[in-house]
Amino acid sequence: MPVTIRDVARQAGVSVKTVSRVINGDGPVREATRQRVQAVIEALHYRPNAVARSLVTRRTMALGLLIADVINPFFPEVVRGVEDAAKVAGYTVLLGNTDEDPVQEERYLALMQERQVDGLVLSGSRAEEEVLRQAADSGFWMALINRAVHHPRILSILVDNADATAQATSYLIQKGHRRIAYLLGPSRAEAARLRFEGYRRALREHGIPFRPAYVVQEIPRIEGGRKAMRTLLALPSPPTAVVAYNDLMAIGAIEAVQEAGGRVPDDVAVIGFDDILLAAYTIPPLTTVRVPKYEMGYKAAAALIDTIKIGRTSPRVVRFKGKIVVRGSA
Amino acid sequence: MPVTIRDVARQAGVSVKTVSRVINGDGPVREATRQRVQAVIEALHYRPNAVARSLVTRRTMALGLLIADVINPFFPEVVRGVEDAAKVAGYTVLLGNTDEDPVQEERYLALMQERQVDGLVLSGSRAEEEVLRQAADSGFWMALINRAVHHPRILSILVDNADATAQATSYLIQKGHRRIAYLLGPSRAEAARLRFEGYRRALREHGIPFRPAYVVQEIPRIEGGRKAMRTLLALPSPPTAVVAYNDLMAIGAIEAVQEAGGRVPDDVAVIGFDDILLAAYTIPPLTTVRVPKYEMGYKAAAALIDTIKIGRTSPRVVRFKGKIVVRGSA
DNA sequence: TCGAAAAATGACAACGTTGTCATATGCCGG
DNA sequence: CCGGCATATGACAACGTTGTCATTTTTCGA
Repeated sequence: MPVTIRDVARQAGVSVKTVSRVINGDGPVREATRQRVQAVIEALHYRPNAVARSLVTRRTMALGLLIADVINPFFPEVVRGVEDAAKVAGYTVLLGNTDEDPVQEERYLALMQERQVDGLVLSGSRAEEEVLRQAADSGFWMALINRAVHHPRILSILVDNADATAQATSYLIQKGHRRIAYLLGPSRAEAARLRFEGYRRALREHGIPFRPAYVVQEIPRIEGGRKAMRTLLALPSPPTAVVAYNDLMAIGAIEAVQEAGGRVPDDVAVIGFDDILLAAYTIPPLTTVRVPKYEMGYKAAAALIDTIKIGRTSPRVVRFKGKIVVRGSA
Repeated sequence: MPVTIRDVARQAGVSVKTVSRVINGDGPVREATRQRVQAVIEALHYRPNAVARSLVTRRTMALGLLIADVINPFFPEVVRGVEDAAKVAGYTVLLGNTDEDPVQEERYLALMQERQVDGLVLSGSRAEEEVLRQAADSGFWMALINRAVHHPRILSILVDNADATAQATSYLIQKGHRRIAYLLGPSRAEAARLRFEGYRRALREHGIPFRPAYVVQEIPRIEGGRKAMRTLLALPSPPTAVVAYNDLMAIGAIEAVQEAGGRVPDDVAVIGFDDILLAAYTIPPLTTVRVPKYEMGYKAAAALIDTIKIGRTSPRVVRFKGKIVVRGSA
């Protein structure tokens, strides 16, 4: 029922191959022929079938994009960056939410392979390194956002998690804080590990002893931050400042302080990470580390597409810088 | 280079058709054969090529999802709802951002048709009705969120925009407000028209004269709301309350009032629409109309998939109810 | 005006899978 | 141990496009 290239060919009195040439603008075609074919294409409202095309060219012009959860305010900007870069290069994006669940991530990875996407962007990846490596070995091109895996077919887009967190921590120390706690993120996340390292490094560099009781791990959401902060406030000598894995936890922490009758930043200073939209609107507005989310998404997709084109990763790691945004919470 | 069904067949000593039967679990296969084939599939890490499959079955098991902009906090929940419903039914989602631009929307519409998606969900659609109708005529199944188009292949998922806005307006009137302004959204959006109607209806029902000067149209973002509110504040007799097309404009309005040295809700009460995440965290927290965004996305995709399956829309319109969430701004 | 080279066009196979239909195999009752 | 029937399997075409290579047509110089 739908119009095929064959219909166009018949109607225009040429071979299908000639129609193909007109559509793709390759191979020589006499101008008169081209116009005749073009006219038929428009008359019949013919649209080439991308599925058939992909089967023979072995390219789908599609990118997979796996993120933890679109509703998490960190990801929409990443998604948009990926989408924009993809669009510029003529690629389409297949989206999947993995909920930071390695099982779901693996399932999607397999799905994307079946669907023959030309490359895959992962943000918030929690799969075993071995799984990613295996997919890459089987010929899959990947770009990881905020995760590093060394492999000839894997590209990493990173922020300086450790440095930025160290700076944030140092900022608090310079403000006179000595009892500084850390709200730890998901241990599976490489970014969580690195940020925590930055926190410890800053303490060490300023000669402040590390106190394990000042580190609380929770889910990286508002509720998690609230819960973690309650734990900290119950300590015999509670912290006067808190560095959080991300903004959501930081916001939860602020809420917990205020619930307990304390004031931010007077009683407890709070500093977040990511600079999500919400961060500018809390009470007080959140001091945080701005991460170039859109840019990272854009770069991930753009670099991935280049990589696919030339057939090798180059460069293999792209680093972005986080930047402290001082607002009211610290 | 990649493993095909042929490789599996050869290795297992059966025909490709038998392998196909094993994979899809259709047609009779002797248990012994099934196990042998299954073993080879696993040994070779064979993954069926979805592109080839789609070509012959004429179904891609993919849904297109066109939204205005993922970064706009209204859409992530919709996206997640669509994704979840799609996943349950074995569908994959192709995402596109249209930026409320009819040209981009049409371009994506064509792209999605080329890619042979089985159906399309549109949220924030701004294309000419004729364009949508034409796509539907050519056999395309669609679900529109917050837009109604009467066509046998088009499904509409709506909120009671007019009623909910009328309620919100009435709420302000009951609070004693008489000078109530309206921040109008994009005139291309059907939702904008309906909400505005609700505002006017409420005024009418309470015998409050409609004043054109109290209606300001701007882009539906924070900046737009700020700008619109500034205009209103410059009026000789500025409003004491404002109903906004959406939360972003409402937040902008709050900012403008505060910038001008006024207080919300004492000097100007503000009420929004959508209940985005941000709404709960502004100062003061925003009173607004909660729209079941996730549910609407889920329902859109689920109903669309049902529709595709049975080959006809049933029902053709699904209505959701908005609900006033009273917080601090009104 | 002719021949050779260049340009334009077309026939056919291939991409990897499933649908259709024919054939082979296994099973069961007598 | 055989016929008949159900079950299991396979051969081949088809999906709609592009790649390869052969063939036809045009162009142009001598």
